[in-house]
Amino acid sequence: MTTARKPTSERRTEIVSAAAGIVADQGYAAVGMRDIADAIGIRGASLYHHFSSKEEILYAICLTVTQEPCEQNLPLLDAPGTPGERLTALIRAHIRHLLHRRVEYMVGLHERPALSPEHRAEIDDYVHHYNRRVRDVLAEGMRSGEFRALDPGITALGILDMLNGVSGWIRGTTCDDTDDVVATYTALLFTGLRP
Amino acid sequence: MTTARKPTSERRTEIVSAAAGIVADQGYAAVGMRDIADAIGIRGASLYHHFSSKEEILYAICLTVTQEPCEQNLPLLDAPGTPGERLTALIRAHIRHLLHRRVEYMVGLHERPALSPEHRAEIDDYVHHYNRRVRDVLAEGMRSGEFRALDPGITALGILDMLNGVSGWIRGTTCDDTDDVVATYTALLFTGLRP
DNA sequence: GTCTATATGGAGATAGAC
DNA sequence: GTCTATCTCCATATAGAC
Repeated sequence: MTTARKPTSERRTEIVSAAAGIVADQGYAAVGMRDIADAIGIRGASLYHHFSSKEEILYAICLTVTQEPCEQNLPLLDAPGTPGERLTALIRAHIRHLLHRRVEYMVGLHERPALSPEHRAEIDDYVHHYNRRVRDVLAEGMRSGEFRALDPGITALGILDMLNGVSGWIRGTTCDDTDDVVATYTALLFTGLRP
Repeated sequence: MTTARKPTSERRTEIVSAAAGIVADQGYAAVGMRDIADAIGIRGASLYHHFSSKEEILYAICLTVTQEPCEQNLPLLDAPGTPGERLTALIRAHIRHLLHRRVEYMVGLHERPALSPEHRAEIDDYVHHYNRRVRDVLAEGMRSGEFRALDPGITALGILDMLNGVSGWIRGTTCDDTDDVVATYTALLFTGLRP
């Protein structure tokens, strides 16, 4: 029986998942390469076979919560339907993706200052693009009269902060949890507190 | 002329403010005591005359964004008026306090894992108390029929995430900025997107 | 209240064997 | 692909003079 090994690609995924969990708990700078290595049962030095630095691991985490939503959720805004219908679809997809990658969101939302300037700029671009697309669908609905006239930029930021904040307090990630949050948030956002 | 000195209490405030600004930018663990000291023109060792550890500085920052809102904003929920009126007053006070202590909010919202277990528990208590009071006023309004029936716990968390998220993107802190955000958020929350 | 000097520990990262 | 061993640097915190 030879030494236990894993293929590189599989190990990369494993490292990113483990790192996301620990960093979400303790903060990026407080977590050492040794902590990440311990979590998956290898030595700290072995991590450098898969990532050239600690920051590259953080970058990978941030990509999954910025690039992925852009590619998977934003096409829903181009589908047929009114702005309200398309925004509803986006909200559900956003919450689903967020619950699927909960710890990665916690890290990606709060540890961006620790990225290198180049990576930081790329991640910020994804975030700004996502925000802009939400703002645009809001503005479209306001022009058509489906939505009331509000500041579309502030409204977009408020909605996204509300959605992303879920990563900070949700416990389970069952379908019931997802549905509860989506139902409450869409009712609140579209119809408001007043009956 | 003797050596330049400052009274302890004034220095403490100065240290906390400087630390909040730097930590909001770079993250708690990435900031050294020397960085904080440099920002106010003293040596790193001198900080230990005012705070016994780096964590004590973080604790002071967290208190200003948890204890202060509990003491200053929550009484508005006990004032005369309907739940809707009282919630409106709280939202405005919350945003005002947040813009007044913007960097402290950024730190207090994201760096709580770095606190000692005892301090962490105390800060979390303030947060939970604040959340509960918001949830209670929502539940009261739902019972009286002023608000529609939604999950009050999820609704409270969603509203507070939306409010606190402002610290992450607001630029200026003029009265106009405050009023814009308050007006948009109250319209969105109370009446919703649909006209 | 602030300083200089320093103790002590732990971090990220590398070299080279297996 | 993972290991052991190690380099180098910088962090928090302390001691004691001024």
